[in-house]
Amino acid sequence: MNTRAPQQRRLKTRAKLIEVAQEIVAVQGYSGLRVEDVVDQAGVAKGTLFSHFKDKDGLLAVLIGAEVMTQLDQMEAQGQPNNINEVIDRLSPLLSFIATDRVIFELLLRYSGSTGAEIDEVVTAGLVRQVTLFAGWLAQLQHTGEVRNDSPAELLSEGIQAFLYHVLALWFCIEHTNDDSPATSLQPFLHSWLAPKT
Amino acid sequence: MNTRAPQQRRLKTRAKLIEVAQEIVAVQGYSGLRVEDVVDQAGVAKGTLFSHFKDKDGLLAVLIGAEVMTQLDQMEAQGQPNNINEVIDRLSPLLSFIATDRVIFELLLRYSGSTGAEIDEVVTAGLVRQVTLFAGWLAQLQHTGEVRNDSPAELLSEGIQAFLYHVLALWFCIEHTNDDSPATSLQPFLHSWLAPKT
DNA sequence: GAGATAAATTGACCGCGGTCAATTTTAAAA
DNA sequence: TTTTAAAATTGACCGCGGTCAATTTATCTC
Repeated sequence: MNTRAPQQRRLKTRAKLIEVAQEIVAVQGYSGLRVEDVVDQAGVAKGTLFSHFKDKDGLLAVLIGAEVMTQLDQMEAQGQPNNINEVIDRLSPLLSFIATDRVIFELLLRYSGSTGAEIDEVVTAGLVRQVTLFAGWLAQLQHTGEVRNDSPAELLSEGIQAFLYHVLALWFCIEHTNDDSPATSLQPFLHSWLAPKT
Repeated sequence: MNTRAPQQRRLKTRAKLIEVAQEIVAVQGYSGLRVEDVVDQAGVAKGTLFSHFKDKDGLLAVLIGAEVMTQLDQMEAQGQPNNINEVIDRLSPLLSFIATDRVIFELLLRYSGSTGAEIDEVVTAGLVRQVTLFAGWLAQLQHTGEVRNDSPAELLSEGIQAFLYHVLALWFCIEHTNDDSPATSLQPFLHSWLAPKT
């Protein structure tokens, strides 16, 4: 009747599934990922994948969560931004990554409200970390007067998220010339949001 | 080699499909809509549906578009709001409608960036109308000083959309007690966005 | 080592959206 | 009326995500 610890076999299988999935994504992109391909190349049955991950999104969440974490590392490495334009600069790579593939966007959107609970999901932890990081930046910029003081940094940070997803949603609706980036469209919103001129 | 006008037969079929779909939605909700059920009850083959609508979303867009239009009618009927809280009041029913079903949210999000082009889609027209309506309200409120003047009404209107979808995205991630509404969470964002106290 | 029991894996099967070559229906042209 | 070509419809078929009863494998107990 007792529950036992997971066996090494299970851990290996999980690792293999993720590894194979990453290889496929590297070639086909996230939209090109097929569950059947993953299990075939991993040498396991379909059911196995779904015993390791709730659904296909569960697997994707691991892959994308890892990528988001990397992006956040690079963001943090750049240090505290000194003004709003530098905030946008920090954001830009993450935006471009998400803009790569609608699948990423939809997954992040689905997980975007998982506040705190079930942080076992990497992607959730990533999103929480992101909001916290932004809030820290903003609090600092509030002190230097670059950012408005009348609203708490947490609210402003959440607002950035809102604009971020808004811009991305538009991004996926239109055709793109290669020389424009989603970060550009973000600019007017963030300036108005963080530094109103009233 | 000529192209001919559509026949009455086609119009009837299309109408029947929409009618049946609406009946099913009334009972099962949007998430409960199955293409197979629609074609069965409409007495046509599956392929027929896809010759009338690009995909299932195409059909949904018609149904949801119609509903959005109704909501906008009621919004307009209430007349110009006098302050931000009244703006939120006007928004509230639409929010609640979208909050009803994730399918609605995702569809509107997908079409949210269809600016102008292909207005043949009802839902696109609805979304354009919405932004225009908001912009009109805001321009008026800018004159009375209820809303900030440093940003164009169009930008502010788009920003409302962003917050609206943000709040809804969070809404679908958490459990709800029946006594809270998505409009409540919208409040702090809209006040900060439209009337900064700096 | 021989059961006993939980963990891990399997793969046939299902639901559902979407496709397309073939067929039927309509209406304009001869 | 017959011919002809476009319009409309058909339904067998496919792709792909997800399920679950059955089977195999590992680990614990005596």
